[in-house]
Amino acid sequence: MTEQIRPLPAEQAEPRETATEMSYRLIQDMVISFAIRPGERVNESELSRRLGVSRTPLREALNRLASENFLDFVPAKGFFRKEVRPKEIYDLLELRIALESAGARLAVQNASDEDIARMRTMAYELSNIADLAPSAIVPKDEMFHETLTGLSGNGEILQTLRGVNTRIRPLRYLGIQPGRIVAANREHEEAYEALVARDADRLVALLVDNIWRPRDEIERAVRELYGEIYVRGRAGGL
Amino acid sequence: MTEQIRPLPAEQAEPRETATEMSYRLIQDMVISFAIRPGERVNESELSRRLGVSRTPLREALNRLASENFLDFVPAKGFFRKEVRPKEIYDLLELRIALESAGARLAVQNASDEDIARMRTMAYELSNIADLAPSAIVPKDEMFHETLTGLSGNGEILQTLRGVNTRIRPLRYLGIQPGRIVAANREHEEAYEALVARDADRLVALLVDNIWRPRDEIERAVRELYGEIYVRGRAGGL
DNA sequence: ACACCGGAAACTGTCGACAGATCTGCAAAC
DNA sequence: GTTTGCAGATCTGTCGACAGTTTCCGGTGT
Repeated sequence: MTEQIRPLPAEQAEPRETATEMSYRLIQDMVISFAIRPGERVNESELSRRLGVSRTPLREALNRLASENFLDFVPAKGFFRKEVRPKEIYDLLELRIALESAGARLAVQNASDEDIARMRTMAYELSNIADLAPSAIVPKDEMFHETLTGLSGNGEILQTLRGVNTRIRPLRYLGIQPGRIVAANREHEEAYEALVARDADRLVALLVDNIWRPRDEIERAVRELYGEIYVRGRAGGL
Repeated sequence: MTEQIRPLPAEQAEPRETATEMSYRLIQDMVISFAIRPGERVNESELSRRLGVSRTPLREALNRLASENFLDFVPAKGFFRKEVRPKEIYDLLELRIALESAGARLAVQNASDEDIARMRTMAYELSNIADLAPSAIVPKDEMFHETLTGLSGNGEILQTLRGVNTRIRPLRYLGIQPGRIVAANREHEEAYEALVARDADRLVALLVDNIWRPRDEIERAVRELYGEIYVRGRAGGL
């Protein structure tokens, strides 16, 4: 290729990542990886020092994360990582079912045969990774579900699902049990076949099973996380 | 009223509204009321002057609104009110159906008879307001749907629905046609009856009808809003 | 031992300022 | 007449600072 004089297509001129965006990304990672623990207060001064930015962009990132329900915000007190309550996890799983079910029915109705064919690789790839670490499986599993939901053509459902998946991601890492992975992955194959056959009811049934099954594992994980403390019966509230 | 010495019950010490929260509320109102028009850029300096706050809390509010999809954010360019695309409205209506359907089924399963009885007034109140202005009807209609969804006991579904409703609220004001209101309100009565009878399938069917019907009205409203311009066939994108 | 109180320390909420990027409009060149 | 280039004006991104709260801690009184 010859020398380019013009700076670049100009449109996509490598928009240098802003301090707010970097903070957003890093803090979200800290939440997902439990580097900030449930209930913990976020010390703005200390965190801004660690990230090498001032408090202004840091707080902009914190506000975004709060409105996306990763953090709680209490005026004059600050930002806190949300507690992990079993009730909230259940609610998120139910929401995920609602989103993926609706998405799947729309996908059966709207997706082209070419779009569907493109998922084949992904579906079968998920059959042969049962011995990989959760950190390798979870992203692929999420990708499968999100791609399927994306075939609905409905960007709002997809975006909402992405938010839900990000919020339950830390629990998924804790909740995965080797024994269950094989079954879950078989279901991905079956789901793909149901999609090819445009069998919406069967597709939805498979997705519901696939999403609901980890429920017990997740409850166990939450209990371990809190050292049995949460059993005090609180299920309501924030 | 006599002089109060004690500041207040202390617990609920009237947490004075913060500049960020006030900005958030006012800007959201400006979006809903079209005081900021689709595609329009938000001038931070001017807006901060008008709201009487500095740019710091203003930008925190803008970041929240951006992550809730009321605004688009382009680095180094600023915040813009989102364009109103028919495709996005359709997607939001489909999402609303997914959320309310799931919520309704859970409500049939979880709600106590007392909870349901408490909705009676609301359902029948909606039968006798067909001649009121949209500004009076829309909140009551939203309240009915959100209360019903709340009976599911699932806070995540409810919160997501609230966000969706807020985003389509400006369109609902534009999209209401007197003729349709009567039918919609009869459906509220019928929905209530279906809930009492714990007939999930019928309840969901009624809700779907109720949500989908305004579709054409909304398309008309969007076309008027854009003066026929949007017909150029763009349906994808942002 | 324990509850209460007061001052110091730490932290949040907000501001004004500045640097760099972007936009605007005019003038020169073709 | 249209395009190009440039300089001034405008706007965003980020910073450090300050005021008002909240939290912490030790002392005091019972």
